[in-house]
Amino acid sequence: MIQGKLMKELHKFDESEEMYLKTIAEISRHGNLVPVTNIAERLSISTVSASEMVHRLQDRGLLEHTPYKGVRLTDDGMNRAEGILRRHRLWECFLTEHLGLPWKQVHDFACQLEHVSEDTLTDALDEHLGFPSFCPHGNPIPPTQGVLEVRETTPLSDLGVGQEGVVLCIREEDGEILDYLDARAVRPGSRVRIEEIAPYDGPRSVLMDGEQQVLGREVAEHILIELVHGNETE
Amino acid sequence: MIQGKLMKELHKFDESEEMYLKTIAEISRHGNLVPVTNIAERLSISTVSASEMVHRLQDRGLLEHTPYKGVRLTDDGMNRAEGILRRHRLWECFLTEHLGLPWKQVHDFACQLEHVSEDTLTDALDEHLGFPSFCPHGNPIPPTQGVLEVRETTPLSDLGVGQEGVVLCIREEDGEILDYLDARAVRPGSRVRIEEIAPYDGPRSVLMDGEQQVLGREVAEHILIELVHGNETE
DNA sequence: TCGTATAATTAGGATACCCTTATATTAACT
DNA sequence: AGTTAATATAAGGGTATCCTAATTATACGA
Ligand SMILES: [Mn+2]
Ligand SMILES: [Mn+2]
Ligand SMILES: [Mn+2]
Ligand SMILES: [Mn+2]
Repeated sequence: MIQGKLMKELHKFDESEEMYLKTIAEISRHGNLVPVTNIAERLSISTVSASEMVHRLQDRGLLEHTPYKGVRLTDDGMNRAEGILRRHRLWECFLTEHLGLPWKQVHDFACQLEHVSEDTLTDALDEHLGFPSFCPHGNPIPPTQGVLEVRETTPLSDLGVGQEGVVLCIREEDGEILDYLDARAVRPGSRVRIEEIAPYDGPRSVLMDGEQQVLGREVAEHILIELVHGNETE
Repeated sequence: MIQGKLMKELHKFDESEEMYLKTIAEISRHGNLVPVTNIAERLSISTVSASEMVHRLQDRGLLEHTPYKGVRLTDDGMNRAEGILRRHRLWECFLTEHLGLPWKQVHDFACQLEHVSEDTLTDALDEHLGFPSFCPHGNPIPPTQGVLEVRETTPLSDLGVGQEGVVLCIREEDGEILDYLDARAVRPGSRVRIEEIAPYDGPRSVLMDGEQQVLGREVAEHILIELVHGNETE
């Protein structure tokens, strides 16, 4: 029983746990159930392992699993998850603004740092950064207390031809997609207009900050937009 | 065999390994053999476990173990260790100068951050800090390439009554001792003078930056001094 | 209602660390 | 040379996380 304590202190072992919680929070949209399969997929882990872990997390009171339906974070779980997202996004701000690193690295590094940032450190960092509200990818930084700002957004994939908007954020960040989008000028603040949608709900041709870009539907789902003026041409 | 790769990526598991290497490097004085017992002690780990790990590290070519004598890092091992010390001390600079955290926290946080800092990140941090040469505790920051600056130092415990000097650094840092010394104005740059040494090589009464302090011999061994003028009263 | 695709579980392993309690070895001092 | 204290090994366990392959259970659309 003593081993547990020492192990815990030496290699603070909740990294796995934290990644599960964060992932679930990121995937879940307004309180929907998250299928265990999705979790496994995003963590590149077998569904068996994910399932095991889900049980453990349930035992620890961090989530509730409805078999064949999915998983929902408890209040405890959600708090933990928001803490992690907070650290992740604060680090991203630091890495971007102060160290000048590129998006993909910023995200990947933050994904490691998020697991080794106690509150004192996180708060000091927050202050040092001037209490930012959003990460470089436009996602809101959960405050120590209080509720996350909610903004009205539409996935780019839902826009019709002719519709215009401004990129607010990229959701469900991961190294891959960030890199890809960064190279295509898709950033918070970019002005976008749908020029054409290929048949079968296919790739979108868009004008992104004046430049012509083509984005697949899947990718477009991760780009959240604030509509500009409701000029629905189609 | 696939598991290994995934595990490695998910929870970069060399924290233990890194702590061993760093610890060995810190303890060892100019290439001396480091007893396995000392390693175990500093890591708060059983000697059996330390011994096991030493074997593993030997197999990985990071050190050489001479039974009943001790351990010495190979060139590879030393490089790894210096990399870790570099990250540790750079983070310490950041946490001190930019976040204004106190010594103990600075050290403890750095001990976690040191394990999640790839080269790109470390180098960017280094640049951001203006390429500092020493950590807040006065220890040299290993450069990416080249050799560590070596300075002529004497442990405070070796000074006689009447001798004076300036604190250069505190070696074998750990949270405990740093906290203790910080509270007693023992910092790099502090002017010190031995006023009295209790019988049996006991506690020293010293004038530290003008203030009277008492420091046990054990603690004094960790305070490295640059002698000022060789006025050996005793 | 029935079948099938999806989700969950069972079974059997692997790895990296860590522990305690013996039991050898050896260095070193008398 | 002999004894002893320090070191090293052996033996038997434990935990958390992950894997594959095979086997159930269930939801849901036809
Ligand atoms: Mn992470
Ligand atoms: Mn982000
Ligand atoms: Mn450490
Ligand atoms: Mn230091």
